[in-house]
Amino acid sequence: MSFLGARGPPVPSPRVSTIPDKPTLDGLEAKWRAKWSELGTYTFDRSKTRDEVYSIDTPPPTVSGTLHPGHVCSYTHTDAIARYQRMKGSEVFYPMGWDDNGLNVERRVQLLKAVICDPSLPYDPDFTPPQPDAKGKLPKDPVRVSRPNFVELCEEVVVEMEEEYHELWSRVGLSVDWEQTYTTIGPIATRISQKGFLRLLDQGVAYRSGAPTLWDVDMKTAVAQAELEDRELPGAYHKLEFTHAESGEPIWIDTTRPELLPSCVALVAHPDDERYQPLFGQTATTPLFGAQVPICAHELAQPDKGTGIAMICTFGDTTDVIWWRELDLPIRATVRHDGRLERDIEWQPIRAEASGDETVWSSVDADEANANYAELGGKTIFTAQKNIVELLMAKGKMDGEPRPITHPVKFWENGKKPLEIVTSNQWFIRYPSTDEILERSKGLQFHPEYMRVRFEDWAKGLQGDWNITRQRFFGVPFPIWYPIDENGDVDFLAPIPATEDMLPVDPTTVAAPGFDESQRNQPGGFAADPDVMDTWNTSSMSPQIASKWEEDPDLFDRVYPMDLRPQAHDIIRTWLFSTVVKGHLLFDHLPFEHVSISGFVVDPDRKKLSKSKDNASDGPFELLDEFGSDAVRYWACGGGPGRDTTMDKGQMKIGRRLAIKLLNASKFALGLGSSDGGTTAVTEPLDKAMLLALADLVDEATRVFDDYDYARALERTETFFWNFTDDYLELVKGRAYSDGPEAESAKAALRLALETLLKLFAPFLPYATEEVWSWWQDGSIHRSAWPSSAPLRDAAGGADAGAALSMTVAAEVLSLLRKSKSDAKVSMRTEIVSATVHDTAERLAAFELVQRDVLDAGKVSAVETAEAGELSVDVVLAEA
RNA sequence: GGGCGCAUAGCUCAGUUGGCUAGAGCGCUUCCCUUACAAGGAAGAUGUCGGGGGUUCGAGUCCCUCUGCGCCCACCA
Repeated sequence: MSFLGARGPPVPSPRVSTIPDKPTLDGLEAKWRAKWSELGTYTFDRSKTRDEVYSIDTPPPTVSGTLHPGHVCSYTHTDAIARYQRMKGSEVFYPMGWDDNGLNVERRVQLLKAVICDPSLPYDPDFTPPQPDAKGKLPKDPVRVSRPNFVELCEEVVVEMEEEYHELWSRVGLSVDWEQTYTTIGPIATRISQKGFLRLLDQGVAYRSGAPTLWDVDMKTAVAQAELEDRELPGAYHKLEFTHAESGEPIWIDTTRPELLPSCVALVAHPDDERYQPLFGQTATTPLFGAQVPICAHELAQPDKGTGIAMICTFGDTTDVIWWRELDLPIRATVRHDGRLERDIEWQPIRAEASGDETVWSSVDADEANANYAELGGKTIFTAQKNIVELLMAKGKMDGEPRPITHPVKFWENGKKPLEIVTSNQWFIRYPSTDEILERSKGLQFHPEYMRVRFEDWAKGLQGDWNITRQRFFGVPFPIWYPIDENGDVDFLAPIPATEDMLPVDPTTVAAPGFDESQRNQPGGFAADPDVMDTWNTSSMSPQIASKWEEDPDLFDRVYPMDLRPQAHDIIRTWLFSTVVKGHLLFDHLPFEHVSISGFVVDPDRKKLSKSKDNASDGPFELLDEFGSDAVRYWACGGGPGRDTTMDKGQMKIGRRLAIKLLNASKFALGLGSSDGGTTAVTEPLDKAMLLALADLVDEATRVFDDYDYARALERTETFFWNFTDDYLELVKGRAYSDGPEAESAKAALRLALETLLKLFAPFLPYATEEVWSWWQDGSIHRSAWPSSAPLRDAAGGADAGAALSMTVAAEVLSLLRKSKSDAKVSMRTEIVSATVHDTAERLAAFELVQRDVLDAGKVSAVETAEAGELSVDVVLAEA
C-alpha cells in the first residue's frame, strides 16, 4: 500500500459507537505503544527506494548519567519532523543508536563494578567483578582487569542503560523503528570505524606522528582541539630576571608558569615593540639554569601583557607550539605524561662540539643548573612551582611576590586538571583545507540558517590536524600493530595495518598479519597499538553505521546519503564537523542534506539544566507521569529550532488540556452522528468560511513544516483549534442538533475539519490523535496522508471574502451576547428576548448569512439590525 | 577580545515582506453545573514592545548606538 499518492476524501467508518462516554488520556500511552509495536506502524519498509525514503541520522545518546528533560525535548523535535515526513508520504528511516563508546561509560563502569582496566593483563574468561559487601558497599580499591574483560563489563552496564533510554523514548512516543538500532562500540560500528580509518590510512590522510599534543595528565590521554574548554582559574604573575648575555643587563619576564623555566627555549616580543627591538637576534641567559636562549620577534607576542616579552617553553601553551614551530626552536621537554617533571635531566657545560641532548640541556653553569633542577625533577607541577619560586626568591632572581590574577586555562571538557602539552606519537587525520570544507558545507541546509556561522567559524579556526588517538581502554581499537626489532625496541612509526577482512579486530587479542600469537611482545615480533580512537572518529561515521555501509548494501542504497542530521548546537564543532569531514574525505560528498539544530532545556533563569541541579520531581519520567506524553511533547515542541526551551510545567499543563480538549471536541463532532458517508455538501456560509480558514492553516502548516519549523506549525494549529472550539463549535451546535440539510452541512464540515485538525496535530500529540482516529477511521493516523488544502477549498465551494467576514462577525456578535450575560451575572443559558445588532452595512450583510447560528448560540429569540459605524449589541434579557 | 542569538503583560511565548486601537495561554478578578469538555465554560483587568538616536506619512518590525542575558570561539606570558 502506498502513502505517496493523494488520497481520496475520508470515508467515515460506521464505528461511531466506539466513542467513549468519558474520553480520557489515561491508559492511551500503554494502549497505543503496544498497538504500534504490534502493528509495526513505524517499521521501515525496505521495499522503498532512496527517492521514496526520508532518512534520519539520529544522534546516538551517550548512555550514561541521569536522564533529564533535555533528553525528551530535542528528540521530540526530530520525532515531529519524522511524523510529518511520514504523513507527507515518505517512508521514514528513523533508527536509534546508542553511544556506549567512550570515557563516560568507562568511568561509570569503574564506579559501578569497582574495576580498573589494565591492558597488560591477559583475558580472564572466568572473571567476576567484586560484589558489594553486607552494607552494599563495593571495595574501595578497584580490581585490575584486562581490556577484553573491561569491555565486557562496559557492555553489560550499557545494556541496562539502553533499556532505560528505550523506555523513556518509547513512552514519549518517538516513532523510531526500534528494529533499527546500533551501538557505537558494537561489531558493526567497530568494523566501519576501523575500515574508515584504514581507507584514510591508505589514502595517506591518516598518519602517525610525534608532535606536541594536548594532554590530560590526570586521565593520561591525548585530547583533540574540539574537546577543549577554557576555565577561569586563579594564577599569579611571577616576574623573573633573565640576563641579556651581550650586556649583562637584566631582562624582566612575567610568567604564570615559573616551573617551566627549565623548558625555556627562547624569549619573544612583538616585532614593533621598540623596547625590545634592539635585542632581537641576541641572546638571554635563563635564571637558575643558565641556558642560552635566543631573543626573537613574533607577531603573536603582545606588548601589553606582562612586561611585553614572554618566555617560550616547550610547552606551556598552544602559543608556545606555534612559536616553537614557526621560530624553529629546539624542544626542552620537562613535563611528563603523568604531570610530573622529568627526573633524568642532566645539564651539561656548553661545549662547541656538543651535539644532541647535550646541546639541548646545556648551561653556562651546569653544576648550578643540576643543583637547582634537583629540587624540581620528579615533582608535580604544583610542587615544582612552589619549589622554583623559593629558589628564585633565594637567589634574588624574582622581583617581589607573585601577583595573583585570574586567567583562562585550557581543560579537557571531561578533565579535572589543566591540560599540559607533551610530545608523543599519535594518529592524526589530515584535515582538508578550510576552503575545501567551507565549499563542501555550502550544500548543507542549516535549520535555523544562522547556525551555519558556528560551523564556518570552527572550520576557519582549525589549528593543526585532528588527533584521533586516546590513551584509554574502552573504545574502538586501532587495527594496527608495530614491529619489534631484534633488540626488543618497538618501532611506533612503522605501523602494520590490519587487512579489511580481519575487521573488527582488537590488536591486543589478535596477532598482526604475518605473525602468530607467540611473537607478541617478543624481539623480532610485534606489539599491539595500545590506544583507542577518539569517540568522534566513530561517531563521525554514524550515517554510514546506521545505513550499514558495506554491511548491508541493499539497505545502504535505500537510505544513504541521509536527509536529516538533528543535533544540538554544542556539538557542531565535534559531531557535525567531523561527520562532514569524514563524508568529504571518504566519500567525496555530504552524508546528509539538512541539519536541524536544537537548543537546550534551560531553567527559568536561562541556565542550562544540569543533572546535578535536577530534583527528583523534574525527572522526565515524573513529568510524563504527571502530565502525560502528549503534554510533555507539546511543551517540547514550543521551543523552535535552535532556541533554548524553558523548563515550564505550566506549558505541560496547557498541553494536557489541549489533548483532553481534542478528545472532547472530537466526541462532540463525531457524536452528532454520521451524515451520509461524507457525500453531503457543505452549504452553509459559516461552514464554508471555517473550511476556507482551515485551508489557509493547512497551507501554512505545510509550508513551515517543510522549513523544519515544527514549533510554528504547532502554534498556528493550536490557535486555530481554540477558536474552532470556542466559536465555530458553539455557533453550529444548535444547527447541528437539528434536522435537515443545514444540519448535514454542519456535520460534514465538522468531520472534515476534525479529520484535518487531527492530522495537523498528529506529529505533536500522537496518542490523543491516534485515539480519536481509531473511533472512526481505519489504520493509523500516523500512516495517513498529510492534509492538503485543495479538498477543503473544494468543499467550501463558492465561499468568498463575504463568507469569511461572516465568520468574524458571528464570533464578535456572539462574544458581545455572552458579555451581556456575563455582565448581568446570569447563566449563559439565559434567553435573550430581543437583541439589536448595530454595525456597518457590509458587516450586517455578512451577519445576515450566519444570523441563525448566532441566534441559536446566544439563545436569542428576536433580532433586529441597524446601521452604525461600529459593532455594538443591545439586548433584553429574559427574567431570571 | 571576536562572533551568533535573545530582550514584547507577573510567567511562557506569538507578532512573516514596516500598516488600523500590540495578541494568545498561564496566573489574577468576576460570573456560570451549559446535553463535547468542571482536569470545564464565559467575561474582565493587565504593556514607557530593554534604553537612546535615526529613516519613514507610519517602526515591536528597518538602520545606528548603548545596556543586560545566553551560547560559541579566542593567544594560560
